[in-house]
Amino acid sequence: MFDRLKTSLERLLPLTREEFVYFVTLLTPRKLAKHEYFLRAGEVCTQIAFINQGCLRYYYLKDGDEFNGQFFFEGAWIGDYQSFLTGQPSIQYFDALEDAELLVMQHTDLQNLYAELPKFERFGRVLAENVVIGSQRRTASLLFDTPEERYLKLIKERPKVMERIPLHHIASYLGIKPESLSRIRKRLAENR
Amino acid sequence: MFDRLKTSLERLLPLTREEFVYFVTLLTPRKLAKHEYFLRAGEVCTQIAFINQGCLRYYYLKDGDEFNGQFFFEGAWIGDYQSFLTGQPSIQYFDALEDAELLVMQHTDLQNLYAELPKFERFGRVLAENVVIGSQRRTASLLFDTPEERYLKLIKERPKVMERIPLHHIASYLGIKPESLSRIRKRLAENR
DNA sequence: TGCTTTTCTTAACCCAGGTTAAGTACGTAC
DNA sequence: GTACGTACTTAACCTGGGTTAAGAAAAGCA
Repeated sequence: MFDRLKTSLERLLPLTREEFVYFVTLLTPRKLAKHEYFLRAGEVCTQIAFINQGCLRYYYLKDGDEFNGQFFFEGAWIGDYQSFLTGQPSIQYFDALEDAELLVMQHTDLQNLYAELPKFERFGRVLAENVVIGSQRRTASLLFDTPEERYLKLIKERPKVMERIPLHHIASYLGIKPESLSRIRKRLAENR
Repeated sequence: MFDRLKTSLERLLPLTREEFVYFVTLLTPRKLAKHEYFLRAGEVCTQIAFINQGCLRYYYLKDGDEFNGQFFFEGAWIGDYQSFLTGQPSIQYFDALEDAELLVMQHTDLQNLYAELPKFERFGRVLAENVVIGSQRRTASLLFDTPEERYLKLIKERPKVMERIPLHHIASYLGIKPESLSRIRKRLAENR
């Protein structure tokens, strides 16, 4: 149940057995069926979750269209930073793209953890830092790569996404419509 | 010299006089003339800096074209997170758009600070968290706003950018060419 | 002051992605 | 097995940003 979490945590900071156990007592397991929501826009994000199994995404809704922000797999932490940190309503939807098992931590418990064991501030810092790196890479790619280049990078750098995520979701992640992704795929197939 | 820094730090965490003084001893003032570089792509980012006066940007270079990632003004901290944290060479250029005064902190000094005064882990965490929020907002906007919408939001939300940054840099920040920004501005002027 | 450089705009043409609409393939529930 | 929904593709037409080239306006600077 907690093997994956342990491996993941230990990469961030060394923990004694007691500290890990304490951390685990703050977590609540939760199952999500495919298409079920972890968070909806308009709600305040009061919890973060470790993905023990399955796959989730977050997306934005604008004029009735979904825009995929990111895909998450086993070992990732999810939550809307903006909302979680500021207490403002989220503008993101998190839902499961496959049946999923989560380990959920409440905002208040995390704040208490920071207060009681300041060592875990490092956990929070490193987590945030990793999100920064990912988010900046994504921004850069949206800024100066063409959709075709983004598609090729995705194939190369995140094969798991290509294997487990439907193409129309990938199109949305790339910032284009499914029809355009089909066009790009055709173009690439012909020019090989 | 350190007034702005003090105000800025105190918003993150309460400090004793001694702690603040200690923090300040880790900082080195540095002046940058307009167009001078704080960091170039290919270098490892071994320092972060507080902007005491002036304005900087970071940009990416692709096929000879500059793509503005972000603009920074007084009170902001700058540095390439990706490079600073991983020790990998940066792919960003930081340069001054106006003459600037910085307060520079070395990577090793920051790490020592974390070790000696764990309380400052919070400083690092909150800083990273704020960067996450900014970066995710930018990603979202690039993903689902049109260039025209991004331009209108910029006028509304960051008037300082409009006042102090040349339009061709703003175009690059919006993900379009200067000619297209001119077109958008004309369109908006006519349709009012 | 006059000269150069930078900044900004305009216009004509091109093209990748959006839109609309239709069709195919596959899975699954009944 | 059939019917339905989901996923994916194709094609015709449209549109907004890119490209190229030129010129106007403002800012530096000698």
